[in-house]
Amino acid sequence: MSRDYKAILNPVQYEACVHVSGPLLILAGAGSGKTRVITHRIAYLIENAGVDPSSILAVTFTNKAAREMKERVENLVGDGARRIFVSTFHSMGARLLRQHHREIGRSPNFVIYDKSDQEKLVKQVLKEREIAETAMSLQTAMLKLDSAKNNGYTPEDVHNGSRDYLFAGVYGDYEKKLQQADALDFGDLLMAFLGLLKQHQHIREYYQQRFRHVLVDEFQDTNTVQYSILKRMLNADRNLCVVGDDDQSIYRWRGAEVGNILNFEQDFPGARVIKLEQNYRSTGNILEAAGAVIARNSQRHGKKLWTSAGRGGPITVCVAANERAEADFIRDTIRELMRGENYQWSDFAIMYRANALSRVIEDSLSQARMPYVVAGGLRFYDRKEIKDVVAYLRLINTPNSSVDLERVINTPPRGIGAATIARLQAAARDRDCSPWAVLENPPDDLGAAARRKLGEFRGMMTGLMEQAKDQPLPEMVKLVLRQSGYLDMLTGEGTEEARGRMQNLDELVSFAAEFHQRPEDNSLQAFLEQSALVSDQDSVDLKGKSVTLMTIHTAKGLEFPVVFLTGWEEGVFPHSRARENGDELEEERRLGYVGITRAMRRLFITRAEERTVYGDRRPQRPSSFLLDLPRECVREVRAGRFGAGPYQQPWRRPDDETIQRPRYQLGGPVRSPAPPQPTVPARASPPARIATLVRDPEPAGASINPSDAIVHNEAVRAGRSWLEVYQSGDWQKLVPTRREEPAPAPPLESKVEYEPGVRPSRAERRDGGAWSPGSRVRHSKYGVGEIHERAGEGPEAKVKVYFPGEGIKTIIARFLTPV
DNA sequence: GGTTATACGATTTTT
DNA sequence: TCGTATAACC
Repeated sequence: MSRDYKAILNPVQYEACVHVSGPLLILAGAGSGKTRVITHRIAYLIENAGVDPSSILAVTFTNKAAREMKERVENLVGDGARRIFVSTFHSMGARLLRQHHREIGRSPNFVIYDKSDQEKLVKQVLKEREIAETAMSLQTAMLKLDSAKNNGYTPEDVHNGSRDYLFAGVYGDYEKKLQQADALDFGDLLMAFLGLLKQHQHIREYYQQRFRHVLVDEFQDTNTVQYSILKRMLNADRNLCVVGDDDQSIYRWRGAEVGNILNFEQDFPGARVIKLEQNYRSTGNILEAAGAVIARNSQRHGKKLWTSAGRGGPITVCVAANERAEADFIRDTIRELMRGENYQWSDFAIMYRANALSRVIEDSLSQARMPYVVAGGLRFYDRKEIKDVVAYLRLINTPNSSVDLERVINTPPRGIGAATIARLQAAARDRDCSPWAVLENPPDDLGAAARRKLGEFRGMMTGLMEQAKDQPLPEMVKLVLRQSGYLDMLTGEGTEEARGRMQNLDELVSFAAEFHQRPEDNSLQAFLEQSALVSDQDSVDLKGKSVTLMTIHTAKGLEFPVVFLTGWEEGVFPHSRARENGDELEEERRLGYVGITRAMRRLFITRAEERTVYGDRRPQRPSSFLLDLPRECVREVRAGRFGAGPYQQPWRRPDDETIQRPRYQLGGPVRSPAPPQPTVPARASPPARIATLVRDPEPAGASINPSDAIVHNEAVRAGRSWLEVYQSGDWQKLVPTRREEPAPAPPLESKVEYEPGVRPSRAERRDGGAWSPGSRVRHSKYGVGEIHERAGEGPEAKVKVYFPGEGIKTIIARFLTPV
């Protein structure tokens, strides 16, 4: 059976496909048929070069990519493809490390710790070492830990190398805690794997002999440790094929080392380099725009995408008055395209730099009743209730896991408080063992009650561990739910929220049932490993009939007929944090490149002239990336109502010198922007009716007649919601049980005016400038009072307030609520 | 030992 | 603005 590869592939793709031995670097531009080349190359190796499938190793970054690769190769070569070892770096590491658990001082059941688990351990270490926040914050410690592990540095390396003794100590303690907890973190799955390859010749040789051909996808995203692993697994034949795109390297901040792909030829002399530059995805205009943006980067191999298709329609750049208008523009455009051309909802994607930008867009889409899904956000396995129950399961599987023990020991509440837990931890430290081991033999400084409760907890857990041995997975989960009291706790709450949590737990049970049915390893161990190593990229579902909202990072590897890129403003995109650092700016530009190249037919880039950032309204300047777009590819539109003022052209040709010239000249005319006019809701007077409150049943001690109470606002905090209700001149908080559909909010009314030169304080801006003399305010302690005068400027505006019975008090405005 | 007030901080997140 | 971590409180 011979396949006509020449007919299926273009000449360059063909070359890459039939290169059998020796190092090969495939620089695969966006949309250049990369997956096609990889899968056909594997097929070629098996069918034409006589390579045994089981001697091929293909490494990807996501489970999804691994799954897809396997499927597609299977479609080409049939069942033989099953013997190819397709895996992510991390699951490969986990698998090997379980086999060699003794060498790394773990049980075969070791647990995998994620970032939040790591954080808990690091926090403990910082506390134990009495390191002040100012000396090293948790955040700094985590950053250093991450970078050490990405580069393969041990605590000793840090100590001797960078001489950061403080951190080296923290790192050492952390490692010890990990070991005591019978845990490995994500970094260890790679680092310890590398350690085994380095230290044990037989392990190294086993892999070198077993895998004659190694293939790596998304090579631009590999970190130092991953690259070292690859090098050590190679035998003298050096059959390493790496595929990637330096222009799409967007995970530098996660440790990805672009240098790996940039210097590949130096590392592997004689390596063949093939550039896939023909693009089969996008129109000419889109490619040209992408090329113009990325051309400004200096650190790159240099590729120029081309297409045999036409230019296509122009790229639309939309300048909107504010983020609201931006969102409405997107909504309207989608509606229009849905009406006219032959599109379906899932053809549209809206991409942004940061998750926070999705909110306004969601509001607009849901108001228009358009179906949409937000990719990413809170992962299923990150939900509290899921984490809780999974922690029980992890504890059953790995009793020494301290993070899990501490998570569940008082969830649901068992009267085991912070003090008792602290004693448990202290004892564990003294005895150099895990907290679980301490439970067997509790320390003396515990009271009788605490001792009893700990005993009960331990009894419950050992009971679960006993029963776990001979129960199928879904039954186990149910057992945990019942015996831990978790289900009772939720039932007892009886809230809407608790019901939602129960639904999620039902879903977890279904997951477990599904997992139990699978032909491969369906143990608890395997289930937990899967839950630790899944991501939301694995579950971006494009078959759904909805518009997709996501960050550009999440969009990497995907394509859509119509793409909207939002928030192209200085500080938003490129992000303000990237401004000083040239490397980071280059990464932002690559991100822009990734975003643009997701589009197949139509691309819309939007920006707002004014946007609320962290609660502050700010005028926004156009993104410098807009200046790079070739003018002839672009059409500009404006959306929303704009205030007065001259309009600036958002972009010029990149070679146009006018953009380099300073905007202002000494002695020349300037105009300062008008100071922002604060507009505030008049909350002191009864607001317009938004919804009528209906309560059922009447809560105890209620003093409100539901029928005439007016709901002003629904507040949601910490997962709970309540209504702010205005009645008889007073504000109250109520927990709603039933309410009518909210009507649109009434227009806001301006109240306070500022003299020229006087800026409202942060507090005033936040609370709507209600701090003028005469306003009535409420203080948590002193009750309702009247503002006497303002006492000072600045971000913490103070006011003197007269409280009946208390006299005049000076109070920071932030601590007052308008009445 | 659990609830409530206040302080604080805030990209991106393949495993 | 909004969500969370910590301190202060009962």
